[in-house]
Amino acid sequence: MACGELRADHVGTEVVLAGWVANRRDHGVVRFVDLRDRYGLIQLVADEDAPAAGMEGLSGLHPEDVIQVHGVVRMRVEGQRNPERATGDVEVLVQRVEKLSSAVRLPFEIADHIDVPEEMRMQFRYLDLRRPALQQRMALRTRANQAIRQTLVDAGFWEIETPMLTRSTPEGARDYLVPSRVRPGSWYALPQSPQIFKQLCMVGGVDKYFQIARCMRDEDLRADRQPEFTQLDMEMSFVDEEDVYALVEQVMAAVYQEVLGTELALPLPRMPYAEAVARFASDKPDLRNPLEVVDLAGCAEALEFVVFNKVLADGGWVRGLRIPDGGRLSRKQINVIEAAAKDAGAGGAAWCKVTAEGPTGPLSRFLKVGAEETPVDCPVGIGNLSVAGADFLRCLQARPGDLVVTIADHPRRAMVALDAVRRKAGELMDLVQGPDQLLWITEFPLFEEGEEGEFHPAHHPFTCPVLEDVPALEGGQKAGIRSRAYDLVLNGTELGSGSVRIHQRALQETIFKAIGLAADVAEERFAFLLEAFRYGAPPHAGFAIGLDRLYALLFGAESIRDVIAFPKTATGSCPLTGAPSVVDESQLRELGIRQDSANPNEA
RNA sequence: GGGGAUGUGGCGCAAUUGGUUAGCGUACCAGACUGUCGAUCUGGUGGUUGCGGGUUCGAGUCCCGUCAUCCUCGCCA
Repeated sequence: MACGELRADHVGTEVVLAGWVANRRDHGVVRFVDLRDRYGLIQLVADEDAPAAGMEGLSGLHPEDVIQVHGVVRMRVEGQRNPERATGDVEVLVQRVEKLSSAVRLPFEIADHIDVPEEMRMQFRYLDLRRPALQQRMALRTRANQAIRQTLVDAGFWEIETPMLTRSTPEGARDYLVPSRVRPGSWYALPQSPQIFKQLCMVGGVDKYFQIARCMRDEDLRADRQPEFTQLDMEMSFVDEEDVYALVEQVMAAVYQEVLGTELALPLPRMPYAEAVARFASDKPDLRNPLEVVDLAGCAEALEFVVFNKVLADGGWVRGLRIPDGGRLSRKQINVIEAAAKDAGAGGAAWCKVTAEGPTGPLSRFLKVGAEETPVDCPVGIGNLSVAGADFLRCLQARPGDLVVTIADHPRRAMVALDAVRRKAGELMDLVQGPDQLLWITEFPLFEEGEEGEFHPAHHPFTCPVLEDVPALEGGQKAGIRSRAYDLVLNGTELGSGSVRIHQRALQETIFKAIGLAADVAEERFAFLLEAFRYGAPPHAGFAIGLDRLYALLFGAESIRDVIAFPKTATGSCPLTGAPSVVDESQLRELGIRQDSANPNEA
């Protein structure tokens, strides 16, 4: 029997409990100790009904000592019960106590209400893990993983483990490298994802594969990024997008049911990438935020605003957001929105408040009526507008009381800035409410356009293009070529992505050519995969979900570090073990590696 | 690699324009106490103010450097 499981049903039973001393309350002739194990807390008591051994056993204990007690469960009398605790109706009258191990003074208290620096929580993670909040997240994580496995195994999937020591592929993130002792000068790489192996599984006739896989990328970190993280990786043969959507939706529904106890409404909504960008200036829109972007290209020119006209002439975006009732935002709050746009890389944000007397704010002078004109009669009651100004606000469907924020910039920067403005305005206006919004973003572009107008592949080179775009692709076009790649988005966060893969050699060669990967280079880097595809490759498609991020969102954790048992810091170090660390010179010698003498670790 | 924030007993915080022996809460230790449950009461231990320089009669406070942590941009096919 465990501490946290005792209830009124157990009254009268003799129990042997073991756990950690969570708290002591010593009244001299009555002593209480709260004993904690993974299942919860139980109050131990020694009073005049307890034998001397019990009374003595409960004295001289220190916080976090590990003890075993023999005792009898008894009902607490009315008025002494603690409804705050699951075990609060009962207590254990102690017969004898055995101290299994004692604890020195702890660096922090084991209680959820104590605020502890994160670095210290990581350094003493084994103590942090004793705290109920973190334990609950580990329990939830176990159940969610189990729900995933159950769903996939029931659907006929095999769980296949792929190598951790594999071959470096220069694309994508930096690899973590591992030297080979047996073959000096050669290196393994830790997998950035099991991508290639899962495709090989498909060629191998494993038509339904999944794995809860660790992935490693040697890149700088963020609150939602760790050097090693966990993905749910899936792949299927003889399927198309629809099968992947259906499967992933089933998995998500199972996780929602298990973790939150809620039904996920299926099927999930879908939105092509182009629509998401046009309406929300994002490939991962938060649909809880009702604000939408308006393209002002058609009605901005007549304003004779130099910045707008210059951007339009250069092929840039002039787009804006109407924030209903945003007129109530203070100048300070609008500055915050403007700062968000600037942080995102835009030169600025031109805005105006709309009132019955006319527009106010930086943009207003381009909208107001000139001295010798007569104001336009505006049907929604905005005063003092020029013809072009009225047209501009009509595009935005602005009404008195609104705030209008516009961004003019290169498309790439404008998009990021509009997204930032939309998020910030949604936050300030308290618009982001309601149930979770999961959706599919489909038909991602095959190529991304950089700041200088150059194109580079948006995904790995095995992503299948949309078939009707292939002729244009063969003709050398890159802009607007769609791929059969898709993302799953939750409340403005990308949870995962996947694609239909290329399984035909001719198309693969077209893609290699289009992304500027010479045939011989491609052959060298992906020789084994391309070779495999020669022996009969099934059409296949897959998906991968970042579980740390998903769980952090579902469990209400602030950081993915709070859903990982042993996380690392923002510089990839582990305060608990001291990793990464210097190693013995002899270890390096054995590996045939000579360390740069400038290495600061030597000092 | 860039930018920002933080760093004072174990933990959370304070310390006037640079000015006495660096305070408070909590935890911890000891004692007291008949029912507590984040017990209470009394007493006590505990500090190289992240580290290294500098300015000054005098530095927790000002300056320079450095380290660590967090956030963020770049980066993460």
